[in-house]
Amino acid sequence: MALDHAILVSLLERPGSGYELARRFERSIGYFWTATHQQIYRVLKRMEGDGWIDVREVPQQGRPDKKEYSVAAAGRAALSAWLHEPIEPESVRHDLAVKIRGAAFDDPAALIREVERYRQVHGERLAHYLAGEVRDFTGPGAPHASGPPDAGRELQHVVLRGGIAYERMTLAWLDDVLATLRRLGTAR
Amino acid sequence: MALDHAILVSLLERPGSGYELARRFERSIGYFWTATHQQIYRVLKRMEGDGWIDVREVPQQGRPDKKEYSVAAAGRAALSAWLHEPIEPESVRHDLAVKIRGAAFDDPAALIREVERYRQVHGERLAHYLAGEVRDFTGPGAPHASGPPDAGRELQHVVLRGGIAYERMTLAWLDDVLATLRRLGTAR
DNA sequence: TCCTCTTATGCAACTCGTTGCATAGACAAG
DNA sequence: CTTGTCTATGCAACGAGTTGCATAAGAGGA
Repeated sequence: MALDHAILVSLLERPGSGYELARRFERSIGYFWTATHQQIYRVLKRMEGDGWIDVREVPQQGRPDKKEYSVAAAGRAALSAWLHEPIEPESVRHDLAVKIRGAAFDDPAALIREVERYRQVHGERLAHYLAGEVRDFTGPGAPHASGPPDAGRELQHVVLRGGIAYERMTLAWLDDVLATLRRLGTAR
Repeated sequence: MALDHAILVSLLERPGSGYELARRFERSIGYFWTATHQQIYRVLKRMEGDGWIDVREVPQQGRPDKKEYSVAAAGRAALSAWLHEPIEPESVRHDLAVKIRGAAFDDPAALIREVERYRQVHGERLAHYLAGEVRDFTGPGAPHASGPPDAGRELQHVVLRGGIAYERMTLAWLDDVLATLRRLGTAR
């Protein structure tokens, strides 16, 4: 159950409302963890009940009021405890791999379109990550680009590099898959 | 819900019991999809009720009887329908990435042990995949090593290559993470 | 004024996945 | 002959994740 902890980390990086968290989970946090607003609101409510986070009603102009959450001492302690306990490397689940092996009992060539669509999506993700890397880390206008070493920034960057490596690897593999499918299509 | 379809593919590749499926999910299918025996038995029961698979009681000597499942026409049709409908690239969930960003609010150096453990596990997975590749695909004694092109074999191989690429990428990234954590540890 | 869009929060129902436990046949070791 | 291990199947309870729907305030346009 790491959604709790993902939310705590995000709130430590910057306090915010459930709605704002949901948007972050569509962006940077979403690089390595996804969650819908339903999940987020539910978990926020529970963590508030457990005293892990504090709420503050924030009136806004031009839009509905919001509840801004921030991490309480108990939440920080819970996160720290989790950070120090070992977790198992997660297991993989790839629909596409199931489809590829299943294609042996159907028409392999029919999968080409689907794989090309996947390739498109992963290409866009890579471009998005690379743009974010330039904007936030390596670009000339990046914040603190030449300042003192900031642990939080360094750690966010290494996670982003992981996302970039993942997308690059995936694109190369999808090319391999496409070549294989095309070879099987012409060989029949 | 691709567990149904993963089981159908596995049963098409070879009929078997729930127990045997569970063992396959610890091995080759488990490269890209995991499932416990509980899930498998539950899904098998449902698919049997829906007429997707057939059962056959198989008495065995030296061990308890088993129920051998095989894919029925309706199951093949359901799989085919799923193969032809588009699916979205799945979203990622990495506990470790949450921990890395969370380490900014704790002690980054304390994570080194944990990352090294991850590295160990992924190194073992890679070795396991590579051994399987030699045994089943590229080695001299591999079945049909020089026979006619077999679509099922080719497709299984390209999926395995994906697993190998994933593990190699992950190991390289974990080295990057370790270097970053050590840099932050000495710089403080 | 009504309609739609964005922000903002939430309930209810359902499915999927995990964990702990229970049963039972066959065999091997002590 | 009891104990442990491997094969083989299953129930029950819980927790996590998804989907559909509902509400409401404010902004902007038809």
